[in-house]
Amino acid sequence: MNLSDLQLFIRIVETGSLTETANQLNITTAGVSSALKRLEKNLEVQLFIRSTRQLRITPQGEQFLFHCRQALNSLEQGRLSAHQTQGNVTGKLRLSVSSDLGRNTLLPWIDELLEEHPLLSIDLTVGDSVSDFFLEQVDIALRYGKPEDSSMVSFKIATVKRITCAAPDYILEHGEPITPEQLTTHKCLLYRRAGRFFDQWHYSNLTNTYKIKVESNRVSNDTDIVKRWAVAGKGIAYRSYIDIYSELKNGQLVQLLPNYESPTVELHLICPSREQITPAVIALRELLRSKLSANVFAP
Amino acid sequence: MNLSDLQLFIRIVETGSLTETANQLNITTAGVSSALKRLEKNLEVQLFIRSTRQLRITPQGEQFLFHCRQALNSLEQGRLSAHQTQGNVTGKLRLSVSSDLGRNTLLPWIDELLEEHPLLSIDLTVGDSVSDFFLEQVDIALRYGKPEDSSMVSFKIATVKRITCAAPDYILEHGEPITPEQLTTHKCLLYRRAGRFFDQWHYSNLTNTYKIKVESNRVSNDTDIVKRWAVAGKGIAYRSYIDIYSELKNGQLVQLLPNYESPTVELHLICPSREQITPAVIALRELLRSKLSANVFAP
DNA sequence: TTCATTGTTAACAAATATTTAATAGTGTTT
DNA sequence: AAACACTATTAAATATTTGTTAACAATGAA
Repeated sequence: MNLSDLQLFIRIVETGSLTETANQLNITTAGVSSALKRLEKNLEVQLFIRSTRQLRITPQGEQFLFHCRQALNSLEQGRLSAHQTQGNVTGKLRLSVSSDLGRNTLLPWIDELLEEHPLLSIDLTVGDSVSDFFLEQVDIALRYGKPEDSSMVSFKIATVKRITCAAPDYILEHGEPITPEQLTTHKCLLYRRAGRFFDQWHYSNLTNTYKIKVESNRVSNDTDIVKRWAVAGKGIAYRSYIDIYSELKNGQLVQLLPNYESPTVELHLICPSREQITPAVIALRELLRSKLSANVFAP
Repeated sequence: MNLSDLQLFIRIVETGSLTETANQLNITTAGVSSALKRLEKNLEVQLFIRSTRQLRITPQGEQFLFHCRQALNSLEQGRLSAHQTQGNVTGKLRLSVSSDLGRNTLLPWIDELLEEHPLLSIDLTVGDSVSDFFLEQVDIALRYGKPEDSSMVSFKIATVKRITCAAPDYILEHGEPITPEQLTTHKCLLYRRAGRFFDQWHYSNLTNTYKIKVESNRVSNDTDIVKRWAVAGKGIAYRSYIDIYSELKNGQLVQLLPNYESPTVELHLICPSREQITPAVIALRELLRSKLSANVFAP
């Protein structure tokens, strides 16, 4: 099947005449006739009832017309959006990220992005509340987990592990838990979002899976605060690897239960709609992907 | 641009390799390569970043991919629905029509339809309430006016005039109104739908337009009953031409105010969704159109 | 009936796509 | 580090598709 035949078909419907269509497209009537025949043969459907003096569309043709127009529309949209994507990275990018990711990991990367694209400006909303995304005027959000709302477009950036960790001082004072069950006797640092406490910590090794409900005397809805508590030796935290990467590296935090795996989470870049995927969004996505696929954050 | 190139593009994305794509489609790698180049040149967009050993899609390509898939989908849908439309007219057609149209004009036409298509059966819901359409299990409805709900698919069947009419006996007894204003002193027969009284009758001639609020001692929500009252000489009715065509012809009713035009109404065949446009629906639509374009009902 | 116009058909010319075969590049392996 | 194996590209040759020309058939209007 041929695209130009489809455009021709639509023209024929619009003009209601093969000759007129031929004139408009600067081809011969014979060409139009054979192209139409070709299309009909391919579809195995008669699109028009023709006499030598008039042309009228069949119900089948009418039916096809609708989808045909739709298809050509999509294609035009595709052409435009592909073009737009390769356009210049300019304007203001309003980005929402969780507090920890935003304040620490992301900041240097954003510097890089702005250096590379001098015409781009950033408006960064830092916060863990999901509602930010709807309430604040934001173009994209970087969040753990897929969006529940299927109307949104999301790009998977990376798959990251969760790490159980604490400050060396804390371990010296309270001892190191060797099995997940021992966590219940420790002070754990909890994150809360939308009123929900994340106090179920999951583990598995070759033989078993564990779902531990931990106890806590410190809870916050700010991931950065949870990390600061951990660094200050206030208890044990259960965070994604990206968030505590540098602290693990410089020794402020150490990993606990290294023989147990915790479920991974996916980091997603979420866009309210396909129209808002601007060149700037793509640039950010590519930057994040390159940074996070550099294997630094996937131990 | 070429459709097969689009399918090829999608294949390349899926396989992630030109060679593998070539194998699957039984063409040479060189062919795939040049086809891809052709597409990229046409779009003026680079779809893949290629090295001699690997292939990865560009953000632009990714962007285009979405719309490309969508377009090919539409086209496949078009092919299917065109095919389906030319299929056999079978099954049960559940049709809802206004009471008058259903009881009189439509009945012989439906006989014709069933005769022509022996495998078709009809389930006819007669009633003037719009809610029938939603409450009853109905495939299509024949109604005056366009549907407000834009999610529905509607086919315009005909444009019909409204006629003011009465029985000859009534005119003998009460006199014939010569101007629209004189209607206010007559007994008018009203139609009511969804609690709304249709007591505003509209007229125009070369110089003026008139909007007359008529008085009535007989109101019904059934259009057929309104017509029966008119035939029985109980008052003046304001109906669409189709509804009273036969009574005008055989003299049971006569047209009043022939020098004044009343606004036309469009008769629509309404379908809840595009999926329900079956061959039977198309057959009915074509029948109605042929019957109503026979100029019998557009004086 | 005649006439002008419209769509069709067949042979042909032009444009386009595909293959063949040779070439160059890159990630992997030894 | 060098050879290898596989991948994509390119150019010329070939095959296919598409459009043109020209003669023809059909139909609605005068």
